[in-house]
Amino acid sequence: MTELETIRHSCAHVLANAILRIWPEAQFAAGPPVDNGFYYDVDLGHRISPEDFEKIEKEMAAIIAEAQPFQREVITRDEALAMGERGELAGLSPRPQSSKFKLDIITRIPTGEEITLYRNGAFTDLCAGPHVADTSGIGAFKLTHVASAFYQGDEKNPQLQRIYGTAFASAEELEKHFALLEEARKRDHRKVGKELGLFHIDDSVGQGLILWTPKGAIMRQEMQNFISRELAKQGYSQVFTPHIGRLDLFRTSGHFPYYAESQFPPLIERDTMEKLADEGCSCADLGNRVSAGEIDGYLLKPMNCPMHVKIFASQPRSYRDLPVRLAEFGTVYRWEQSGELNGMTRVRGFTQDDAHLFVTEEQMAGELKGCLDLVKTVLGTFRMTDYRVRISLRDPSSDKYVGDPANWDRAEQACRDAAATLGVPFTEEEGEAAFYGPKIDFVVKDVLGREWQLGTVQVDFNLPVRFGLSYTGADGKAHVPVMIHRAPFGSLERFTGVLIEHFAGDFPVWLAPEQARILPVSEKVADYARSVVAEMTARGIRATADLSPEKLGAKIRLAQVEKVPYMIVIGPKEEAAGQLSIRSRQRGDEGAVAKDEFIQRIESEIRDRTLTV
RNA sequence: GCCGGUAUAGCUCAGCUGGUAGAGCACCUGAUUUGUAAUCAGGCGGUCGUCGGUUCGAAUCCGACUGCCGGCUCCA
Repeated sequence: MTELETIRHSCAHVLANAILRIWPEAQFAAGPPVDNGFYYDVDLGHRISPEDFEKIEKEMAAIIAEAQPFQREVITRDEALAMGERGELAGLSPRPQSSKFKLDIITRIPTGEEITLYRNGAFTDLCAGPHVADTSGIGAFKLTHVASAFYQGDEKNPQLQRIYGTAFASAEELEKHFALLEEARKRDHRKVGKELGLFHIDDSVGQGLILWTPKGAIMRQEMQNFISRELAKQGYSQVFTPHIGRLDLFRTSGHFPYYAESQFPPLIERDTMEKLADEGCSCADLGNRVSAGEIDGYLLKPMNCPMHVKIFASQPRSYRDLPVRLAEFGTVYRWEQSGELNGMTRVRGFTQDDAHLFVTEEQMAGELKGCLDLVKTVLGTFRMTDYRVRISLRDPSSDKYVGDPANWDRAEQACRDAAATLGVPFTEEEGEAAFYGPKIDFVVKDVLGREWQLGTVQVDFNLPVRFGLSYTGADGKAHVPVMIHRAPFGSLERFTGVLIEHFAGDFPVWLAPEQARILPVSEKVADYARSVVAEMTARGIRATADLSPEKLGAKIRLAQVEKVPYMIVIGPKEEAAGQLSIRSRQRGDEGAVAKDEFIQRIESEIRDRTLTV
């Protein structure tokens, strides 16, 4: 535990202590430190609400002021159980009710492991520690919110109230933390996306379904163009496939019905439905017969892979054709739980910048590296440099994985080797691989400190076998190709959401929906303004003119708020000299330059995808 | 899906203990012709999320539903 985590965990004890002073019957489960603070799970008849925080914090402050020393005590399992029965664990004294969660926790401690208590003042808790020397070691704290959580994280267990708080060594650090949270709130993609008119979610269209408005659509198109160009450089072929496919296709791939609960329900043909209705087939019956494969229908595709597999299989392949790299901006639909939906980052319909590579085993290592390079290039272009790489490997002791163990070893080693060439830290996590192969994920940190899994590269031994794919080798025999799935953005929706927060809506010129706005100081130069817009538009620059009767100050303010990267002030002086007065949104007034000089400059910034500082 | 919170004009929000709605911005109109972050005046705009209940009377109290927010669970 780090020093900060020790402070926070100690603060969790103080929280429990304070709650007991107010509600002596409270039962506590676990109170660990977490990323931005700590929590303690409590079972209590009274519903704790933020209005109670002041009262609780007052008790906590009193406990901290008392500088109660934390005392560690090793006890036997029997002693621990006896104390739990008397309700003394996470209590201030013996109580009529036993410490039920603590008793359960004791049963989970492996035999032979030391059982320890920590006491401060009247409060005793079953705890492995460590803690600060005394409660005054908690410099500054604040309760933040209350939520509910299942005991042990299991849906079948009772729900507890989870009280969240945070603590720091000093008040200054606490303030800094809240200032950062405030900044994060300002950048929230749901707020900024609405303000800038980038996307819209409409209840009558459906939860988790994104409507890309004209401005957002420009950004998406720019991102697609960017990726398309990178794909062309790396020898990919782009394809288009439909949004639905026959159930049998997804039965073969294994997606249906294995993942049925996270898919939109199947579409059954009208004739079939009518026939079944005549037979008096019930809904439950229908569901069963669809699952059993007796009835065919169509499925909104939850993945693009089977479609790409069919393109690969549509003609005979020789080893000379490999690798075959098929790319598509493919829209997929998944039934995410309603409580999981969140703006653009967690949705029910999304477009992956997907591709599938069909390669020989010898090509796998090189192709994996190529995929990682692509992801790295993409993230670098957006200066998203705060990321880590996670390699998910199989659990060698489990038999749930498909494919030859020797192939797995090779694939896992290829993942490691490829990741090592990136020059960023990577972790290996055993047992996290998909059943069909190992994968490499890029986990990017956003301004809130939340981690987002964006880019992903996965090796797949399974689908080629399920679909009976083959190519003719140099030996004239049929061989099974290896598939690589990869998506540098993950999904355009999620990536856009993260980008909005990353740039706080202040996008680089190449991505900005409106790149330049001409601000005439009066109507006298309206014609000049129109001609500048026409010239820039003709050269592929997204420019508009603000011809409203507002004063210049108001026009500038509006353009600043709407995050237009360049404001171009023109008046009689500029018109006479054929100049433009440039105001950068980020750098302010830059003075007058020749019209063509500015146009060339903005053109090169767009072409080079320059990131404004 | 579960727990809690929440829903008032296009947006941000006010409306105390029940007496049929208000501000700023946006929008429209007019005046102003403006030089680097808000010109002035007037106007339009809401069956207070939906349905039901309590009441002489509901934005306000109660219930259900829906959306959203914070978590939990989940993310092939």
